Amino acid sequence: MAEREYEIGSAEFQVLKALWHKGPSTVRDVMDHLHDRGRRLAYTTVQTLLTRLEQKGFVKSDKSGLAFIFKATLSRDRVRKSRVKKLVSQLYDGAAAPLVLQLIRNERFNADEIEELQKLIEDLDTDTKRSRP
Amino acid sequence: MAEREYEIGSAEFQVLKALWHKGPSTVRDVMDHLHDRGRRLAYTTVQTLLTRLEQKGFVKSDKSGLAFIFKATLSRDRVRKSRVKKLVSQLYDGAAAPLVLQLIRNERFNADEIEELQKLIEDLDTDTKRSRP
DNA sequence: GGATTCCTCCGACAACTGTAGTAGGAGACG
DNA sequence: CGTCTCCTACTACAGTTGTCGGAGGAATCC
Repeated sequence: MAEREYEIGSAEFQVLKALWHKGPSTVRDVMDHLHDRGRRLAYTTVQTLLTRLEQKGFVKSDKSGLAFIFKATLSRDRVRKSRVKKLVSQLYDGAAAPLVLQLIRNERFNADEIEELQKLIEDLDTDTKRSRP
Repeated sequence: MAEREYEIGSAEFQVLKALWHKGPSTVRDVMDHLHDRGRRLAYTTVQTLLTRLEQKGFVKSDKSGLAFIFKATLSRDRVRKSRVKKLVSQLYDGAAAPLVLQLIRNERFNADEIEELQKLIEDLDTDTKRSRP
């Protein structure tokens, strides 16, 4: 009943990201992918990580062919949202604005991104004004 | 010589935040602060956490009076920056813009914040235009 | 059909984390 | 002075995480 408390270790997380990248994969697929990114892990290590992720409910496995196929049940988007929320609550006292400001000050954006941002901000502004005429 | 690889456990992190809040503090100060926020830990637990943070170099202690005074050597700002950077690189392929967009879409801002944002965005825009006339 | 190659299952183990108890010293207090 | 209180030092211990090796079954290859 209680909301699943999720904790993903950093090695486990890399495996999860591999699944996001490659889609449903075997242990070997994941291992190869990690090797390609310079992450050298033993086959059984990857297997263990996948198994643990499955125990935690973040991955499902399914044996149709020779080897198990693992698939993420937790989407990148969900993780993004929850990580951002956690970050904001832990380091910004729950207020997103300072984080946004920090990002805008410290990061570089290209013209398209800026335009997109402007549009969004304008909408925000309009909404605000409309709700207190 | 190598850059310190920092990993702070979640209980340790709460202790560090207590130090940010209260400034240099004794074990007891930190414990009381945590108790106030509903985090009930034994005195010695807090002590252990502070000691570990010190071993990792995130905290300095100094015995002038009766009890040790602990002080964070790692600022909230540094942690903010490094966490944000990690978040962006791990979940947004290194591109900050999608994160900013997500934040603007999903979070609420008040009028002042919006104004502040607008100013910043306008400046960004001007700079971009100026650099490609 | 035996050797080779993969895969899964288990077990292992060290480091790190969360959490706390005990021992013993030093001040404070009646 | 004896007792209470608070502090530090040390030890402990279970759970989690990173990492992997070996045993044994199935598929493949010559």
